[in-house]
Amino acid sequence: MTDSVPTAPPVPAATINRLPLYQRALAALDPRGTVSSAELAEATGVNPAQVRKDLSVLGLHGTRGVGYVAGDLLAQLSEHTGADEIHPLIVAGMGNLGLAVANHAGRRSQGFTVVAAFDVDPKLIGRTFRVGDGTVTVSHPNELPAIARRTGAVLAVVATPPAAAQQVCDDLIAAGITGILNFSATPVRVPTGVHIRDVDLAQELQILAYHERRAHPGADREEVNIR
Amino acid sequence: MTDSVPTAPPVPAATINRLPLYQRALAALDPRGTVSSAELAEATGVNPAQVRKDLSVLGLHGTRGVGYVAGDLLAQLSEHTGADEIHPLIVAGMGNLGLAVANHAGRRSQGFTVVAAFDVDPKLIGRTFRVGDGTVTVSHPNELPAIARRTGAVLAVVATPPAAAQQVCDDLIAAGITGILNFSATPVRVPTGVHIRDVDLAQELQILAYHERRAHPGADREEVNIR
DNA sequence: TTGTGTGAAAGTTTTCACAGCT
DNA sequence: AGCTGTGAAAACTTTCACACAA
Repeated sequence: MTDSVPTAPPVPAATINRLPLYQRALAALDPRGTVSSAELAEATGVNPAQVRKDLSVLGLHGTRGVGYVAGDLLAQLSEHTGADEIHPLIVAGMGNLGLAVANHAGRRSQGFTVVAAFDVDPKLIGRTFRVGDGTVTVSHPNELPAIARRTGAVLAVVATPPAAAQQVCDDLIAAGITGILNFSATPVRVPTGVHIRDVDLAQELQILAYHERRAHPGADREEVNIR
Repeated sequence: MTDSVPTAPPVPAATINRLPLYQRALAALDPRGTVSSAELAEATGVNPAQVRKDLSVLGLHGTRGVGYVAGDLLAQLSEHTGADEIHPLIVAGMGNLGLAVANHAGRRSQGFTVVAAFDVDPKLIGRTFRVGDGTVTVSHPNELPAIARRTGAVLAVVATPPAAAQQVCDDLIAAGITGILNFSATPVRVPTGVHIRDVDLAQELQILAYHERRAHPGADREEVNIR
């Protein structure tokens, strides 16, 4: 299924996930100056050797004894990740969360612009929101195919209630979307070739809560009775 | 630094991160019925062997040839993760995103309740919002120490602008917070003993965008000139 | 027969440590 | 002297495969 192109990507998934971190750190630096892997590590919370390995895997090299040229490195990274372009983004579900995400991530400075928003709520359809550095008007989902085609968007944010998420994702995929950021608190099945990332706010908190319970076992009145 | 208690936790981090997944899947089932690891796997997108190993590591066992009793398993899992209690939650930064997160995750059914919200914006201070299944009134940050002490909260959500994030986290930690869910688009340094999880919406999108670029190299008008 | 429990293999990711440019 | 580039080791995670209990 993954053999459509001759060279399979040898870039480790873990590396890919860190690239945006490096980009942000680099963006805060003087493009003309140099950065060492140690400095990048400090700014991102990553191990210095990891930084060097990540960049090295992408074919991005620094100068021994000196470091990397911040501006050059950022440009090369951006080209790799696609951060050198503005990606059109569709938002499905314009409740509180959908709006916040649209507003937060849908800025050109981040590399994204919200080109369409959908919701089934009649009170929302037709309303125009300021999101990021532009505006969107909420459309009915039955306009999705036409709008998706017209805008050429391949990325979408799903912020619907859990019950609707699978259907919404299916519709998005049918309309040509191939990358979905899923905020509905439910895992969704997608066909091969479509990328999905689940972000579940409650889950993140639950993970934190777990650690707190470990760290402060007696904090609650329940007696800890590990035998 | 981690040797405060005799037995260091032998539960792999990867396992911990999956526990909320299992909990959600189990909650949707008849508590009296049985589930097989295969069914749990199907519902969560995890490999069946992984499911068994995860549960086994926690000392949670099923019956061979039958499976696990859904209700029992959920109860035991919940006790482990702390999902059997309602955790008080503080929200710092009540913009769009802070409000959405508060509203989304701050429900008792999820195991959390928002006990306080802070913002520096004078227009927000004093306002009362419906969040989750309750309400909060936004306070000025200088009330943080008192409120934190009174509520006993140890978990906080940070949804401030990046520039304020480090200071806000420092203040939260000084007030006794030991677990932070950080939505500000910047990494924050915390002392040992404090857990932090970074959720960066733009970063998630950028990771998706990376994959799209790999999958559909010619989609943009820019000529791909990999030498 | 069905589905758990788990050693052992395979794969992935992180970290170390040091040779080699500048 | 300083910092990259990278093999090799260590740590962690996933997956396999099969004995074994119900």
